[in-house]
Amino acid sequence: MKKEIEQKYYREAEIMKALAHPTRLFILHSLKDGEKCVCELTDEIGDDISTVSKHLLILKNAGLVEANRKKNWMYYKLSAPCVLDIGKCVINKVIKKKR
Amino acid sequence: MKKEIEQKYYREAEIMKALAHPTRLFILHSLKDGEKCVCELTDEIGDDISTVSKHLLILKNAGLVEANRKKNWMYYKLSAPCVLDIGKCVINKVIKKKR
DNA sequence: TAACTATTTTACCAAATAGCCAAATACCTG
DNA sequence: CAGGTATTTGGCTATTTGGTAAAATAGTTA
Repeated sequence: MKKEIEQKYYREAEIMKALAHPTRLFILHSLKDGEKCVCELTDEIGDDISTVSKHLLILKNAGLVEANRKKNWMYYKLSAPCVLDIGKCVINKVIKKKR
Repeated sequence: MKKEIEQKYYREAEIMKALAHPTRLFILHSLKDGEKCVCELTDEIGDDISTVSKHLLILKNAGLVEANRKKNWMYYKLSAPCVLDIGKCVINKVIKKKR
């Protein structure tokens, strides 16, 4: 595998890795109608807030969400809402096939 | 997070996990024009054949590729070619943003 | 059946990931 | 500045992942 190709797929894989966790997928979909603070997401998810915060960091590092602070609260929103359509085709085909 | 939702995203995350490795992304794109045997893919990739075989197993378990044997060779092909378009939008936006 | 080729599986190690708690930080408000 | 709320970070443990080499399996062909 050539170096350039390897790098291209490495970068793509990073994004996929960020998407490869149920909680993070949930967060993204939960943000579809606009920004939410960490505490809102934490309530919805039910994990420790530090866990949620770390998931958000992973999504942010992948470039999938953006953060901005308002007073005490940190609000997160989708940076590319089209992320919600990701793999729709594949997911439908493949999940149907499995059951 | 409700049980049903959790399960839905768990299943989706499994697919994303399968996509979350450079070698596996390379394999999928390498199969775009049709099936290939493990040895061809191994040549292209340059890893140990057992490593490539494991990546293929992961892709197969995720339902992304299908295998069929012809004589000594095991041929793999895409089960849903639309996997190649996965996250095109996100990848373009997000990767552009990063550099 | 025996020898051979291609692939998969097993055993093992190193590195990465996910989760929680506790401590640290950031910001607001009195 | 002191006290309070929201979030992030660090440290720890347990689990998962990715890689290799060696052994096992599947199928072909002499």
